[in-house]
Amino acid sequence: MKRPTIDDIARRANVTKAAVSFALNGNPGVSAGTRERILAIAKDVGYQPSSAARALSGGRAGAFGLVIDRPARSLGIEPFFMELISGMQSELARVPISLLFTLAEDQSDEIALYRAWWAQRRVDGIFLVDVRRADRRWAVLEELGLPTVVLGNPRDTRDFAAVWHDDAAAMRTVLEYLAGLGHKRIGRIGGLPALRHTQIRNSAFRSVCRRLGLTGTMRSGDYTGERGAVLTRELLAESARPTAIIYDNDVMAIAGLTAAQQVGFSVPSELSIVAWDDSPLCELVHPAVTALHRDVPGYGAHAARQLIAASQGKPTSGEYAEEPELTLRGSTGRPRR
Amino acid sequence: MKRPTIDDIARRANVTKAAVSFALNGNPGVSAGTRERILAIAKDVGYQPSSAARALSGGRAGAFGLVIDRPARSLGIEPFFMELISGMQSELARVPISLLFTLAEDQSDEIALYRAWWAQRRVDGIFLVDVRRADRRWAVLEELGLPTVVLGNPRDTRDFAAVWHDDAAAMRTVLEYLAGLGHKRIGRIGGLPALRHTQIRNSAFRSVCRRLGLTGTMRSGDYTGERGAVLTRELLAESARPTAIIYDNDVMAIAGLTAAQQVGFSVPSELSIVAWDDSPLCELVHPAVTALHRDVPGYGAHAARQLIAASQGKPTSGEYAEEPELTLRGSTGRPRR
DNA sequence: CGCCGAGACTATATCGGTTAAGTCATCCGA
DNA sequence: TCGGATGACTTAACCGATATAGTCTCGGCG
Repeated sequence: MKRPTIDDIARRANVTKAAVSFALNGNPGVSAGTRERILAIAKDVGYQPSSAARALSGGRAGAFGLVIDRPARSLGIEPFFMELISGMQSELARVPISLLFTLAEDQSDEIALYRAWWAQRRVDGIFLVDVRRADRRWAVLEELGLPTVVLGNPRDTRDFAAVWHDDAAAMRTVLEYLAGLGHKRIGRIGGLPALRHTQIRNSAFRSVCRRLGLTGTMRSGDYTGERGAVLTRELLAESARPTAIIYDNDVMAIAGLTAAQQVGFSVPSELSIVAWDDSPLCELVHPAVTALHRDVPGYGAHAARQLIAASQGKPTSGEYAEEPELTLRGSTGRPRR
Repeated sequence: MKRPTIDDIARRANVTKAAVSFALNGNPGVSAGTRERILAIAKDVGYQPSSAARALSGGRAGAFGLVIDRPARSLGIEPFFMELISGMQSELARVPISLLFTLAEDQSDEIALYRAWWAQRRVDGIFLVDVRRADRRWAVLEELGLPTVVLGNPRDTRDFAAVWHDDAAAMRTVLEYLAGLGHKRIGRIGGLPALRHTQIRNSAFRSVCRRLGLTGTMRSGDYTGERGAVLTRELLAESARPTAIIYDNDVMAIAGLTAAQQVGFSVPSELSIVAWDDSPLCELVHPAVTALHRDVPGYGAHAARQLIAASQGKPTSGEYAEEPELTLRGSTGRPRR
């Protein structure tokens, strides 16, 4: 099957392709009558401009890039990214811009990919996720001049637009809730310590515990169920064991729940459990897990809108800080005396 | 920052861009010495060809497309697709071809996307997943002439290359294993009935049960935990309730496990549980769930190799049928008398 | 009546590659 | 010693858009 080009339309309309281009892009230079005729023909033959030709001529690729460099094994079971992508695409589809999605081995890989995409003119912008301390990606993206929207705290984002959730506020909400139930000793099993949002949550955990007079104990996990289970057993083995544990993702929380039940702790009477990200997983187990719920597709959609603006050189419309909402389920309750 | 073009290299090497093109692509027309000089310069300036120019000139986009049209909610927690993508990319990265990944609302959406990608020359090939009965996508992809590799049973694939797992053989393995343990009444909670692989598993289930003299009961799920739990309770409420249930994915299996335990059935002594897809999820719960394990990244990598070949017009090297392997864990055992 | 300006198009350059066709110089064999 | 083949390039067309510079026509106005 032959794909119609701008020249085919020009021939059928008895004008040159320049006229067709004007008509299709709403530019002046054609009469209203001719424009309508051209539009009708284009619609009739199902014309869509070649993305390659457009990219070459217009200097824009019509695509954004998203790279994730966590191990695929831990990634797979995190609903977060699928929902994020789904939200991004709801916005990108109408432009239309497509999404190049790639998993990388490590940050060097990721950076190499950005350089390759840039040199090949494959993308007009980048969604940056999983901000790390001493993140080497900033410098590269700035050097390349690739428009970027950061999904993370704006304190780190330099000149890039940022979209984020207020993790510190959420931590406050959770701790106040647990303190209100009567918990005194609280554990936290965090995510990868190199990630910036882990650090933000860590420091919020520390400061809020101090303010509320709680005893906080922290461990660093890696989002896998294995580590979640191991660290949970570790915390429960302590002499002054916590009566509640906050996990940095749903997978670790569920693994922790299972591990706790297995060594004989009843949830929630002997141990309360809170997960940072909500997902259908949290309702899969018994008791269902209390979780911080975020509108992840909305988060992705917002990031997409920002990146569309940024890639067009428009000023990005400030930030976006929504506080995750605590969804109460069966895994939290008053601690047994 | 300025991106080097083929002309920049030509200038520096004192040749025309045609010579540079010959040198870079390994074509005859330049002497060995000149070729080396050009290659050195290209490497020095970090040259990478513009994908747009290449696409326009060469008529190939340098990208493959993958569309999934299950609801994002149920998709998110399935590790399957992330692992699949990760496997695909391990092969695509070396060509290099990038992957356009999109979630669609329904099959009409998906088809519209194929047409748009085709008209815009955005992709050179399609990975087709979730084959359905009376699938409308075949006709469209054939009409458009888009090279396609099907991840599914070759009986359905017409002229397209196929990569698949032998679901029927796997069903036989599972049922023989359960029968060997002494189970007589076996339940099955399948996936979406419209999906071809669900049908294949259904009919294998029926025929193997008949052959082994087992009583089989089937229900149709939708891969979500909710349905998995509901259907499990339904099966367990029957007078001649099954002593083992086979689920079509890990999420339903885990939900089923939780549901069964909640209504007082002990696993595995009163109910054995088998999940079709293995994932870290299966080890997250207690008891850990016996599952059919597939090398999903390998599956994706193989599909990618096939599609690369197909998009270059090479004959695709036949099919690939690997039998999923039954990984035994705590959720299966002899039924209590 | 003739000049000016605006509107409606056309002609053409351009983006950065690939590739067919053309131009030399060199070497080989009869 | 000369015709022809070969190698090493160059020239130029092409892919399908966008955008700028012309061209032509017509209407208005002094």
